[in-house]
This record gives sequence, structure tokens and C-alpha cells, in this order.
Amino acid sequence: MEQRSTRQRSAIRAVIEAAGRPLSPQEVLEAAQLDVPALSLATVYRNVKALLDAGEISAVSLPGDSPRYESARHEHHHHFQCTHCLRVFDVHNCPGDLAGLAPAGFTVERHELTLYGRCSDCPAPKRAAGKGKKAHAH
Amino acid sequence: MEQRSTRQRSAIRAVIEAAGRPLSPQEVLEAAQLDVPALSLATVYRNVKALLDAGEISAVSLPGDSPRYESARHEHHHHFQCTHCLRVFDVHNCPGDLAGLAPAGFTVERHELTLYGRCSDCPAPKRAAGKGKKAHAH
DNA sequence: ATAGATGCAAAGAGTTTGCATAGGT
DNA sequence: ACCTATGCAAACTCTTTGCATCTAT
Repeated sequence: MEQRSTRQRSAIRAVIEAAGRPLSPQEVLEAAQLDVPALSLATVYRNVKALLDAGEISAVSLPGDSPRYESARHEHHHHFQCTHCLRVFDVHNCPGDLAGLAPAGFTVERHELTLYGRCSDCPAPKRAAGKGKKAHAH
Repeated sequence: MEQRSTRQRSAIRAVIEAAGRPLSPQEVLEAAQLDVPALSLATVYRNVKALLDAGEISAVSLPGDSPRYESARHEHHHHFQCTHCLRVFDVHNCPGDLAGLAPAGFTVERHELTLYGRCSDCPAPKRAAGKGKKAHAH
């Protein structure tokens, strides 16, 4: 039941803690490989699972994509996905108490809110492209 | 771009429209096979995709599960997943306008809210084990 | 008769697991 | 030394696709 400290585990944890946004297993792999080149995807999955069980990170899943993971240390927050560039951003505001929305007899322990729309880099879906800066993130 | 009316398409559409809650592809298959026994999973996927494109149904994805689909006709609503029995319920209340939560420069087009807690069939997560009634749902 | 829809099976993509070995304690 | 964690590859699961056949129009 030990928990050893390995280079790959540290790298994976560090990448997720530092991300500031939810990362997919593939993104975690790529980022952590900068530190530990030989890192394998299987190890990412195993550690992500372990970190989830340990409560250090939490899973976020948005329609369409595979699940992403982020630090559980981030204070309560929500997500915003741009419908154009598909990037996911953290939203630190919260509508507040939502316990009253559930049906009678139901107990609300927590909630997850996702906003969809255009991020500041992907303005109005208006007219065809052509002008302006097209800021995309890989 | 014809759209033929086949028995399987009708069955799939009917199942999703009548469900009242989001269904997984597998659930759609099983329910629709009551009507069209020979129905295949591939056809469910093809039709679910077509119905999504047509805007007749919408996808809902919760952390951990594969995506579920539900009628797009349901008026705006949200979801509640019981952390104990894992069933997903519809919640017809809505916190209202959330456009103000996004960062400056972001445009909110729609939102999705998921509540987690105990449903009325899975009461209090009692402290110490030992006594009390345990209500389980499959 | 024509072209879209279906069933089946093979192909893909993402995730998990078995096993021999590297490496933390 | 002991035993967990890793890497690799095979195994699985879920979803998509190719193809011959069926069928709505």
C-alpha cells in the first residue's frame, strides 16, 4: 500500500497541477514527456487513476471529448468551452446555491456547470473570415 | 439528401423521444429491439448521429460514462446524477441567466448544469455502517 | 429502377491489463 | 532484498466504416 515517488508520477502530477485547465490523457503524456521522454501512455492512465482515487485531481468530461483531468486543489470553479476553437477555459464565478433546483427528496452535494459560446479569441460567428487575428491554440 | 422512413429509424427516434431521460447507445439498442429485433448497434450509431445533425436529439455526457442522448424537444433542462445508484434524472429548474459568469470578451450561447447527490431512492449516506435500511436501485 | 438504409464483420481509437524488468525504499 | 511502478504489447470496449443486400420511394 505504499506510494512511491517516481519521476514519472511527479512529472504527471506536476503537469496537471500546473495546467490551469483540464488536460486529456494525451495532453498529459505530451507535456510530461518533456520531463520524462520515455513516459508511456499506460503509465499516464495508471497514475491518473491513482490520483483520482487519492482525490488529488478530478475528472471533467464535456460532450464529445474524452475525459480531461485537472487539479482538485483549484477552488470551486466551472468551465467554458468555445464552440469555435473547442478550447476549454476555467470560469471562476459560480451561480451559487443550486440545492433548490433538485426535485423534492433529492439531496444536492455538488454541481458542475459548463458554459458554451465564443471565447475572446474567436469573436462573432458573423460574416466570413478574412480579417482579424486568428488566435488558435493547438 | 433524402430521408427515408425505415422501421429502425422510427423505432430509434421513438425510444429516445419517449425515454424522459438520456439513454446510452446500448440502452437505445435494447429498447428499440423490442420493436425491431434485428436492429444492430451500428444502425443505432448511424441514426443517433443523423438525429443529432438534424437537431432532433442532443448529447449529454457525464464524467465516466459514454455519451447519452435525449430528445431535443424537451424544454431547456438540466441533469441530476445520483452518486449512489448512478442513475441520471432530468431537472426542470434552471438558475437562469448565466451569461455574466464568463470572463470579459466571452459570449455565452448556452449552458449545461449537472447536479450530483442522492436521489430520493438512495437516502442519507449514513455515517458508521452497521444499521439502517439500504435502498439500492439496480 | 434507383439510391439510401441496414446487418455483419472488420477496422479504428481510446483505455486497460499481463508480464518481465527497472528502480524506490 | 523486497515489492511497487514502468514499458511494451496484447486484450478489451466503444464507435466507425466497407460492402453486399435490402427496401422505401
